Amino acid sequence: MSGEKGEIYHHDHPQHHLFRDYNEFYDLASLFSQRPTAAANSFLHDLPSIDASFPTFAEYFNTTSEHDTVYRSVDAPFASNVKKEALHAMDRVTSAVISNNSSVSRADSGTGPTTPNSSMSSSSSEAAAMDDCKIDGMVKQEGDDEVKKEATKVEEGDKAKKLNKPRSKGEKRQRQARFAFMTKSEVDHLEDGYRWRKYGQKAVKNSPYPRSYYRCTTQKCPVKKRVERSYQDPTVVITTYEGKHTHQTPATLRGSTHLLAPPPPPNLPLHMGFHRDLLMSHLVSSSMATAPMDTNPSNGMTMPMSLPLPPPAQRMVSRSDQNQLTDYGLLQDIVPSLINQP
DNA sequence: CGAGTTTGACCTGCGC
DNA sequence: GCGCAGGTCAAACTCG
Repeated sequence: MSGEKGEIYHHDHPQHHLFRDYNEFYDLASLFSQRPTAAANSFLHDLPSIDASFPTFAEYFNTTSEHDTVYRSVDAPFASNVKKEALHAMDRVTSAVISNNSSVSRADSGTGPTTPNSSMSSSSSEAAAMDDCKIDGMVKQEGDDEVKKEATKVEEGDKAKKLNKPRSKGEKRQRQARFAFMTKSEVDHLEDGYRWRKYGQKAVKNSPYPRSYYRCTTQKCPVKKRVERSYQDPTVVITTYEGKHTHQTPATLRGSTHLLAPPPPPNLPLHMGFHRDLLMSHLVSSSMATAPMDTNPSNGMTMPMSLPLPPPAQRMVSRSDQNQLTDYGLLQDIVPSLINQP
């Protein structure tokens, strides 16, 4: 991984015009240790048009409303069932991708969910579907029994894990925000800048591929992630993050020094570490929205499954605003490698 | 030897 | 009540 930086941050790249934030695109790719070289270039070539209406990362984060949304999505204690349901709609998205022809089966079974989300057969439709359950007040799932079920399940799972440590009566563990996304990769466990320890693996029903469970190795960091491969498309890895990092990217990255994040600015919450995972996926999606999903089976492209884009009107931000944002330090934390450029 | 992985056992809730 | 599935634990194991 180290030593790729020169390739990744080639400012004079002839394709620079394709992306307003071409280098950012590369950064995102590199966050997952997916060398964005030939494969990525080919992908870039395939993109028909990425015009100015696409938000740059800075633009995205400078969009106040969306920014707030992102924050709240993680900060807010998800006490209400509505929010839990919303969060677990993400799980459902994951399930939808995992289960073959999910859109068909769900739609056909008349007992399926009745929300717009019930039909998800591709990443793009999922992204669209997620527009109906924004990460923050995401919702509108009150009538979705399946989503409720999912929420309950996860709650139970948390209880279950306290095998020999019974929780005091009434104690209810707060559900953490979850974020699932798909990544085209031959590698199951993608490097994302954090160190993970595998603590379990389970066979997944109706899938030949097992699901792996990882925990962040940093002490007291509650973040977990599940990694599984879509059996419909084995080249797709589905990663689900849960929780928020309570620390910065560890300095002991395995050969991914360029991913190291600088110390957070005083006004930036530590948990933005989580947002980086979450947002980089989202942001990549904004650039990939028009790209075919299987452009390159081995290029490690990430296809987020949630986090809707703000309306175009909200995305428009001036360049000066971007600069302000950069100074603000937010972007650095989310895409730390950006500011590590020479 | 420490850190990480593997894997069988275990717990819990749900559906039948 | 039973079986199933998801999630987690923890001992044994591997690796650098």
